[in-house]
Amino acid sequence: MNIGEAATRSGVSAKMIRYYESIGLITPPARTAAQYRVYAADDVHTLRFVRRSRDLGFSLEETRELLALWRDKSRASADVKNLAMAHVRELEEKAAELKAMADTLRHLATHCHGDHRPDCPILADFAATTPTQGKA
Amino acid sequence: MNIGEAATRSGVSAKMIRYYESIGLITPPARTAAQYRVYAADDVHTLRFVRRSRDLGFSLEETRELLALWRDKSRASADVKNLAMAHVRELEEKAAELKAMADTLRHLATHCHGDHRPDCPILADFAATTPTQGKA
DNA sequence: CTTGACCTTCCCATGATGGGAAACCTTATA
DNA sequence: TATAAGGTTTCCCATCATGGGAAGGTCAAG
Repeated sequence: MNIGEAATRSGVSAKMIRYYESIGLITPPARTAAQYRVYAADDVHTLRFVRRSRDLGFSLEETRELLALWRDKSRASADVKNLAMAHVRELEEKAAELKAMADTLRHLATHCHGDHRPDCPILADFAATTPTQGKA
Repeated sequence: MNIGEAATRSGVSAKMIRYYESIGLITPPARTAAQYRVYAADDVHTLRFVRRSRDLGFSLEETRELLALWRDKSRASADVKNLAMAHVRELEEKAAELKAMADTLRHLATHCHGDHRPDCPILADFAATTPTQGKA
C-alpha cells in the first residue's frame, strides 16, 4: 500500500510518516520503481503503536524506547512498567501545574467585579508581583 | 540600568527582553551612545507583568492583549475577567487531558506484572489499539 | 593599558507538526 | 491515446518560546 493508505489506516499523517522515517523512528520501507514508498500491514501496526504512544503523551524519543522494548521480546515487563510509571508521574506533575495556574487565576478573577468599572485585581496582581513570587 | 540588571530585577532573561522588544511586545528603550539599552524602573514593572502573565500560562499574544488592557485605564474590568476566565477554562481542559492520559496509562500499568517476565499489557495495548480508539 | 564582565547583533537549535511549491507518477475517462 | 485528476516525491518555511554561542564593541577596575 502507498503512504496515503498507510496514513489513513494508522491515523498518522503522511507528513509525519515521512518525518518519523527521516529521524530513524521507523525503518525505511521498500520503494517502487518510481520511488513510491510501499508499506505492509505490519508497518501500519508499528505506526499505530507510535500513534498510541503519542496520544498518551510520550515524546518521540520515549516512543523510540518503547518501540525498542516492544521489539525486544526478552526484556522484562518491569522495564516497561518503570518507564510507564515515570511518565505517569510527569503527566500528573504537569497536570497539577496547570491546575495550580488555573486556581490562582480563578481566585484572582473572583475578586474582579467584571463590570463596566476599570478596577481589576487581576491586572493589579500582575503588575505588583515580584519576580521571586512569580514562579507560580 | 542596563539589560542585565533589568533581567535580574524582572526575572526575565536578557535574551527574552530583546526578543519581546523585537516582536513589539514591549517598547524599545532608550540607548546609550554605545547602543546599550537603558531601562527605567517602569520598564522592569512591565517586564514583571509579562513574566507573571507567562507564569500563569498566557501566550505572548494573550500577554500582549493583557498589557493593552492594563495600559487602557478606561477598559471595563469585565473585559479582563472574560479573558482570564476563558484562559482558566483552557488550562483546566489541558490539565484534564493530561490527567486522562495519566489515568489510562496507570490503569494499563496496573495489569503489568512488572517483573522479569516479558509479557506486558501496556505494550500489548499500544500494539492493538486502532486509530479511532487512539484519540485517548 | 590590560583584563574581565558586560553589551551588541546574528545565526542556529529545540519538538512535533502543518503548509505549500514544483515536479513526477498513476489511473481513469473522454 | 491524450488529458485531467489525484497521489507521491523532495524541499523549504512557519509555528511557539526559549536557549546557545560566535564575533565584536564597551566599560570599569586594577
